[in-house]
Amino acid sequence: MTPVDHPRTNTRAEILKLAEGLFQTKGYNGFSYSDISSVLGIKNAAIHYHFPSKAELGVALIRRYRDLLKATSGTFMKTGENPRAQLEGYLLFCAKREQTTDYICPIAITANDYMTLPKTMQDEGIKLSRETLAWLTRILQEGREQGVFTFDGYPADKAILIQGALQGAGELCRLKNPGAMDATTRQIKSDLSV
Amino acid sequence: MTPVDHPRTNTRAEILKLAEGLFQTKGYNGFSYSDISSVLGIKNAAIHYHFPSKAELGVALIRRYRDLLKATSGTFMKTGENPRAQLEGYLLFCAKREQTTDYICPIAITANDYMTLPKTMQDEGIKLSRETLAWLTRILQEGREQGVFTFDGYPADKAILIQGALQGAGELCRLKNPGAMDATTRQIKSDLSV
DNA sequence: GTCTATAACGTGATAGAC
DNA sequence: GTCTATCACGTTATAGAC
Repeated sequence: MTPVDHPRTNTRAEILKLAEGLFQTKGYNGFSYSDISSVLGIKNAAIHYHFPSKAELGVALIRRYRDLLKATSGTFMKTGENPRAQLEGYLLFCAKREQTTDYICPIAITANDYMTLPKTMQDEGIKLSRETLAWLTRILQEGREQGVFTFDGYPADKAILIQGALQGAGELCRLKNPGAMDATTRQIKSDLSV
Repeated sequence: MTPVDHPRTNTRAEILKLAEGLFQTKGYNGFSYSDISSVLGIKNAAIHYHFPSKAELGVALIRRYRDLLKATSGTFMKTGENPRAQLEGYLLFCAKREQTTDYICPIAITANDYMTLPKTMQDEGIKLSRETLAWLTRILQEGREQGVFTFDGYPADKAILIQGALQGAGELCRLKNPGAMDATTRQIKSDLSV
């Protein structure tokens, strides 16, 4: 990786990258501009040039994750693919994220901090959760119609259960249940007779 | 309820009650001593007499919830009772909490804030999650042995899935999925053939 | 266009008044 | 024993230097 370069060139991207890690490990109220500027070797307030307010940085972070999910679903979570492969792709995506970075799902982060967030971030978090649930619901419905998943009840309910469980699993991992994510993905698949 | 009384008598209890709501809605980093003192009509620093540091207040808050769960399991979640009644008791406990207060599960709160918490609070959160998972695992195992629950795999995995899903459901409710908690409890029961 | 010096405020915590 | 005045620090944000 390139260290600090003079004159600085891609400061904005470096800020976003650092902030992403801070946001997903410590939450919106758990990090400050200083945490970023000190690492980058610039002054605290230089960040305000690229992101005039912390709220704008926060919105960019959630949108970044939305884009990542969208890009990811363009590959192994591709529409029209086998629903089973798509679901497994998402489960693997979540598990890998958790295992390699100890990051928590941005949906969970946003929800937990919700009451203290600026409205622009709240709305971005709502969009993220709706998109994810809509995608999951569709996969589950199609999968059941095609006979690759087995479950009772509404696909929308099952989607909420699965998405919530994935969020919760990341949280339980934090609390020294290191196998929580594996346990959850295993049980999700078992409960779908996959 | 009694308003502010002079001379103040049960300040400590009032602090705890207020802090509980603040903690479970805004997280550990989302509230300050001022949020409490202003409501109680005392000075910010008066709280430091009852709770010398915010960390001690935080530990008291998690312990308080642990005690609540313990007391609750002494009634409708009683050991030796029908596992089905016990599980339904816990599901109802979670649903009611969410619906009446919009509080998020302290396990989720603690996990999300984990990286920024003092060690004493981290350890308290770990105990809380372990107790809860141990209880759930036992209920599920006994219930399956007695033939009231139907599921494949390890009871410990199923416990993690259910607990995580309940945490996640509270979070999804925050993000304007108002039916998430009902959907989750419905699907949990359906997936246990209850 | 990019960043630094500085401000204005809120935080958790201490020392000491009653 | 209970609480108030005050502190030292970290926060986000602005004004203006280069």
